[in-house]
Amino acid sequence: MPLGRWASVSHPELDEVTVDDVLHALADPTRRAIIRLLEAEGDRACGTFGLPVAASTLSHHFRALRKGGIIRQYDEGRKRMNTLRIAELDTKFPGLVAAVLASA
Amino acid sequence: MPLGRWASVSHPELDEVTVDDVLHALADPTRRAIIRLLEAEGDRACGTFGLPVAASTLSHHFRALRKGGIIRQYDEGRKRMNTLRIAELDTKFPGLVAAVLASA
DNA sequence: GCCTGTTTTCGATATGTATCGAATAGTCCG
DNA sequence: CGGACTATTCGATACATATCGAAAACAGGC
Repeated sequence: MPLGRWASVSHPELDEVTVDDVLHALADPTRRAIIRLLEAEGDRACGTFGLPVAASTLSHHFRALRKGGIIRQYDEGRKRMNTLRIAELDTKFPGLVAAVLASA
Repeated sequence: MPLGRWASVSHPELDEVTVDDVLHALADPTRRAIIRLLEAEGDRACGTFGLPVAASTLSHHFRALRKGGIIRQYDEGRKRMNTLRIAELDTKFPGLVAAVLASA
């Protein structure tokens, strides 16, 4: 029944991403930290962020970021990698993510 | 004891407005509708927005918008007027509000 | 096939907030 | 002052979410 926990995660099409989804994704400090790390140092596995939250909590944050069209995930061996989707998002919400990240 | 309910409302200094406050304020459709109306038609009294929510609910939204540094309120007779504070906010978070409003 | 490492799901808790109706309080006018 | 108008606060409800630890699922190596 619990069909594939790891079953390649679903990512929304840009059309399906609402401004509420994006704002919600950006409105959390932990999630912004994730974005900043990805931006500064490139793709990273979920377990390598060194943030002060439990792994299960991080997983929820990744879900929110996926829903907001901000990250995309792909599997590599037993690790799940995260990559930014901002360039793509920017065609729909120009400057939004940049404006938020600029606000240290 | 309940010292002045109407006692001129408090507005945060720009220094005290966090990016979380701003994003939170922007992350609600009703609040964005308020902002758009103010932007399109200028200052307005609280009771003149014609939005489908109770007056008490609107009051909470105004509080969130004040906290996010997005509006300022001033009293005129028995009405409380709302005015945008975006130009000011923009010096601290350049382009943020504009980017959100551009996302219809 | 079994163990190890990685991530997600589940169950539970605590907190935040959007919403309403009713009550309260300020302002103006007669 | 009393009444009408305007807006906020209070109390209650419903729902969302951030958080954790434990359990479950997948990939790789022995």
